[in-house]
Amino acid sequence: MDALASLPRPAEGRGAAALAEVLARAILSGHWQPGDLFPRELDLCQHFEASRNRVRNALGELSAAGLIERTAGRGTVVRDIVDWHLLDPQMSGWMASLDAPHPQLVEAVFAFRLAAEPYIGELAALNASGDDLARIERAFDGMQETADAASQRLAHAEHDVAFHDAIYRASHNLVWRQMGLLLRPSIVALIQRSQRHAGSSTDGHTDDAADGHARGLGDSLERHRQLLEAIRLRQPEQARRATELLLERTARDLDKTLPASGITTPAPRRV
Amino acid sequence: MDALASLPRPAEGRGAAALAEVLARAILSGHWQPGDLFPRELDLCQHFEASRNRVRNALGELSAAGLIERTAGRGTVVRDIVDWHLLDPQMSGWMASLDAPHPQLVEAVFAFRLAAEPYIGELAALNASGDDLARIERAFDGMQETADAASQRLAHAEHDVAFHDAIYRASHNLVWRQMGLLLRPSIVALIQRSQRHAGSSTDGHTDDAADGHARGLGDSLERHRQLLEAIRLRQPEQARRATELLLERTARDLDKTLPASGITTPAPRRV
DNA sequence: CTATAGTTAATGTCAGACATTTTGGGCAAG
DNA sequence: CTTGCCCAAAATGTCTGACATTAACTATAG
Repeated sequence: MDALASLPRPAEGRGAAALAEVLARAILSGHWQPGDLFPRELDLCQHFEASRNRVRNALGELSAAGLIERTAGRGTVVRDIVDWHLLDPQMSGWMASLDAPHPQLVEAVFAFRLAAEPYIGELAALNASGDDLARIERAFDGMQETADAASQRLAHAEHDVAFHDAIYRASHNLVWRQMGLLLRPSIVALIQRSQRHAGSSTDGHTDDAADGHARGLGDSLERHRQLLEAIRLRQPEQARRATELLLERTARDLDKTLPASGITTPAPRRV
Repeated sequence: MDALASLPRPAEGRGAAALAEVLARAILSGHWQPGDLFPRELDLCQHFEASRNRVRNALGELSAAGLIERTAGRGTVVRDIVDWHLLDPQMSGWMASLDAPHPQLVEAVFAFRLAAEPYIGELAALNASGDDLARIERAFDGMQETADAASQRLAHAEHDVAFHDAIYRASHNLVWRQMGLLLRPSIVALIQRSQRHAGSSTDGHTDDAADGHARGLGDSLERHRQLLEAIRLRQPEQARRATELLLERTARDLDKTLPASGITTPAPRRV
């Protein structure tokens, strides 16, 4: 079968980046199996009406992200999901714009957050500077302003991502900081799930999913506030606890069951 | 000043990858300050006797790694260290081949290992498959065989990296697994430090650095063995403890002071 | 002094040819 | 029938030269 035929042209932009995004989304959607041969350069040129140079640049981006492997003479093959560079920021961007990210991926990312974020919250409480705090507060204010209208859910998700990313940054560790982008796909998945729930019941009565969502959102906001407050007051213990409660709330929204206990971090040090 | 003049040509290989490595190492060595203008494409073509196409491909790799930022009309600027994609596998390769990696980087990576690896050890003890165990054992055997001769230190380091990477893989979590490559620069830095120590005293007496290194290496090997054993026997608690002891040993070799306590992980769950 | 059009210099793209690597088939010697 | 070699096909990698696009600077009219 010609797997190429069903691929859309880049919606906007005539650059290599736009082309790369289309191809990346196709791979991330499972359009090819790992090990499958990817279309040849010339076929891509023909289908997308692009020069070989642009196609090659796009393929170069995919290769840098670990999505494909190219070898002269043999061709281009799609790599297995375990070889993808999940922590490449570009991957986060591609995944966030996806309708249905790999469940395996959402699972892995959330497991990571569950283990790491309480500790990162502690680090943030110990190390957050004034700039960090300002960034976190700005994101929180944005979440508050976009909490009411259902039409602003995407904007709300962006502020949510910014909130957590700011906390990663506040850890003041180069490695942990890099992982802040990881949660964008996770949070976007959450939003889309709640949107689907809300869309499935439109009667607007008291106990429907939409109201449940609204109530859950208020609760979530309150838990964010407590985490922010703990970081401001330099209380690592409470920041850890607040993060755990926040993740518990998120887990419920994702219909996940929590493990018996999370990670505890007695005494990280200030850097 | 012409910062280009002092850059060497690629030692081997005439491809874009070789060129990218030379440029990446220069940036990682602090050859430019963040915000500095990077040489123009045509200058690079002239200096390296390369076509513009190859130069552009090399610059594309650097851009994908977050080392530089390119904008049409303005030029290419070197990005700040906090924007580098430390978790890009290609970065690990470049950093590992470096004489003196950024101290700030080694610091951050080790702080991360200190916090995360005990937990990862637990995960590995819970989830390691037969293949995982075989991989870990193979790496351990390699470490044993190369433990005696000083000439095999590089090989020993490779097996050391493989050992820890295998444990990351055994966590069976897509995210944690990705971070296995992070420790390559860290371990290489350790090796080079011990090599420097050994080189500074050549009398060969009882208490000199070389003997200290040999004794330390035997001790390190034993701690690796205990971690391997804990993983094999599916004992998460002991795996965590063994990892902590191993990191303590590593910290001593890096002349670092340990924080009062590491991270503890009561009950991660099996995936 | 300001707004605007032109100039310059850098990166981005296009087009075609050639180089290199891998794979497979044909064919002859054993 | 198997083995070894050579050659051709197919794919990616590279070279070259031209043009397109973008961003900063400059001069100039108002």
